[in-house]
Amino acid sequence: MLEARLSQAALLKKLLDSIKELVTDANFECNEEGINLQAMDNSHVALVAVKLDADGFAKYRCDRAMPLGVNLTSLTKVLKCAKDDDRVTLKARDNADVLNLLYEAFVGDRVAEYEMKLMDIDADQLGIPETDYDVQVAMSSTEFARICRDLTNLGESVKIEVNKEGVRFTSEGDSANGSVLLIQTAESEAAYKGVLDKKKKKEEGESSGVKKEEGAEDEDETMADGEKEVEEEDEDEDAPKSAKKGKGKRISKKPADDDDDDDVIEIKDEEDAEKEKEKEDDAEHQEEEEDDAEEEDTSSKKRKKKATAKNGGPSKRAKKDKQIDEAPPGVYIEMQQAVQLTFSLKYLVNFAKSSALSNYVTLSMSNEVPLLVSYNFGSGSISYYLAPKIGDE
Amino acid sequence: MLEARLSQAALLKKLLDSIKELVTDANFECNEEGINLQAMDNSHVALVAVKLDADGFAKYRCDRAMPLGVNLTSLTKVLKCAKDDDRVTLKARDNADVLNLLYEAFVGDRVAEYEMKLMDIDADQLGIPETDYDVQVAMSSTEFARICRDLTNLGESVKIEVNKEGVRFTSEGDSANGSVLLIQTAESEAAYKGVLDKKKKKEEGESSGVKKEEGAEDEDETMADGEKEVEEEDEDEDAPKSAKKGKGKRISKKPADDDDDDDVIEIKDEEDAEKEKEKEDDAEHQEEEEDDAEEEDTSSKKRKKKATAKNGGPSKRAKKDKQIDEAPPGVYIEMQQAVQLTFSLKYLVNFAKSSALSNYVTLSMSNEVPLLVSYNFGSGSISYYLAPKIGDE
DNA sequence: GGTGGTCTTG
DNA sequence: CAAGACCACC
Repeated sequence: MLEARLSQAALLKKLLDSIKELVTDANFECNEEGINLQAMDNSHVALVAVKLDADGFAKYRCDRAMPLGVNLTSLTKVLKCAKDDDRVTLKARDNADVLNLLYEAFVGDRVAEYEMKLMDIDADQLGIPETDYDVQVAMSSTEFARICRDLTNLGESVKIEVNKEGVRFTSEGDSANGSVLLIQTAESEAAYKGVLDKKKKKEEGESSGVKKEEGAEDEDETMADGEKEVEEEDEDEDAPKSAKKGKGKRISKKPADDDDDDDVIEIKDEEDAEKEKEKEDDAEHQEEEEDDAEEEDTSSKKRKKKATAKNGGPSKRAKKDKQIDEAPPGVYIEMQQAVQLTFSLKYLVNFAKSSALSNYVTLSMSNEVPLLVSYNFGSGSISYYLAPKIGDE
Repeated sequence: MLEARLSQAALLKKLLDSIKELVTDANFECNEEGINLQAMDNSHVALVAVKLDADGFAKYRCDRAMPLGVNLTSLTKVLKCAKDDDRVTLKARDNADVLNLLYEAFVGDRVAEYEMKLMDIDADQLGIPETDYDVQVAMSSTEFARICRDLTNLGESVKIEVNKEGVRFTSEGDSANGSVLLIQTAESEAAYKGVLDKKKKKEEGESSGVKKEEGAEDEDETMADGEKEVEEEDEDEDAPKSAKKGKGKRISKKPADDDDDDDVIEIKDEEDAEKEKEKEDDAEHQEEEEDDAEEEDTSSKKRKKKATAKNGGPSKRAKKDKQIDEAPPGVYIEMQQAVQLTFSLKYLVNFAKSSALSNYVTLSMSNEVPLLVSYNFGSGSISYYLAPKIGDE
């Protein structure tokens, strides 16, 4: 039998809000380590994987592995009946055809019980490849959501390009094209570094069958190669072109209107692009210094605010050690090799609903391989996989 | 003529928001005691009764009783033109076919005048049974709304069971069943006790001074037997039993099924209807005069007096008069006998819109008898009646 | 919680 | 065809 208690219904509610439009039926695979859900989306294009660690529950007991076939629409309805801060207990007998949900109000004079029918669902437990991705990007989840939403207004798909400087999201539509560039800065690096490390460790821990705590706890070490470089840049004098300049830089362009060669979209050769970028950045620097003098740091000017990066004082530095409570702008990138892939925005927008679950998101990519979009909340994670578009589809 | 001024348009706005979906046309029956509205809902299943006490108005004058036939959709539109804190004055001449509304801004630099067409509406002043219910439940109005909304996601109807421990709301649906239990606690009891007491007293006061019962149609027989018993439990010595009794009629669930001539809806002959109305009015006057004679005060004051009369203890007194500002969880129950009834959730959800008007709601039930859902705001009340479902319908 | 968009209904 | 009700986004 299963008995699992969450101290806050909000988590489950958010989870279901995240996936209910993508998947209508799925098995909750319960075992002693926790609850997992894995399903293709309704159109069999994307894959969703949810993981809830046993130790993320206030109480967890699952005597033996059991799949609970759940209609997510129904479950969503039932969860709507819980208040965010209700304590929720899930109960199912072995081989049960119902799932019982018990909601206890934070103040104890209200108890609600629900009983939801279960169903048999063909367990298409697709194995998910433990890929080593060429790039991993950590960034603000709301920023990612915003970008996807913005670009979805223009076109159907987005091209994601990752190189050492940052990540560029580009969409081309009939009436307009758009491109958003997120730059890796000392600030964003500091903020997100631990995230990728932790995530990596966690994954390792899991894949090796170990309990995840161990991996999760030692965040301090694991340094990928790229990481060290960046780290040095952090306070270096030698003015490394890239990471330093744009603290929280977010550049939007309309490539279509830009015929200059600094339009990276048009550039096929990565190296050239790199160089061009440098030039560009230098120029910006000068401009920015001027700007700083006159401009305050309002949101509308955020894009231009790069220059403030230079003044990145100790206060910003402090962010490094801090938990990611509010996710800073910018990105953190770990990469072996530059990557450029194109995805359907429709799905990404859908994935991005999970930003309610975490302040940051990680995008993992290798060329020709499905994108992994992953949100980690303390006690579990939700991952989405989406195959890239090939050619002009 | 009528001239009635409310210091806050918000009240009227909320009132109309509450009922406009249920009823599209209704008579505002104005007389010197205030304004009453009573109507079956559009599908003739539920009954709505609104009462605005004369002394709830900043200024109130109504020379003689007059019904104002109002299209609630129009009135809602007109009221949308008022700001919440505008002072609103309603004006109508005798036999007028328009209602004038004057909005004066809280700060005196804005005056708006509206004139709305009135219409003739067959006055189906159905008598409402002055039932003494087997149970009365007081609870947070938002909690009630929440429960109804929640359960409506699961099924069409809700079973309400009341016993001494608390109230249970249960709904069964195709994919899930749900049940919410609210417990009576010391806290909730303390908070709501005064509410029910006050309400009870108020109802008595009303029934002794109001009209609409004279037509007392042959439905007196529907008075529940339990009524008298209950009455005695009332600690009040001077309880005007005579007034209480026989005034009530029961709601006819489907007027179409009622062949009695008292159902004005069915009357085709306008003149006859007219005459009946007159007779009614006369009767009303007489009754009222009598009442006034014995209880030399305005009806609303009567109520207050009585309410205060009942409770000796000053501590109780304090509680009683205390407004319930934020309604605590839990319920307060007064009961003679356990009750279990089933209702259509659709209507309850609709009723629950009135939670904007009061922080608490009272549910009054007897087996086999229409539920009364009642919201009391300081200067009046809104009551809904809904017949229970019988059997498996 | 408010608003806009979509779908259903009269 | 229009209005209201419902659902998703902000």
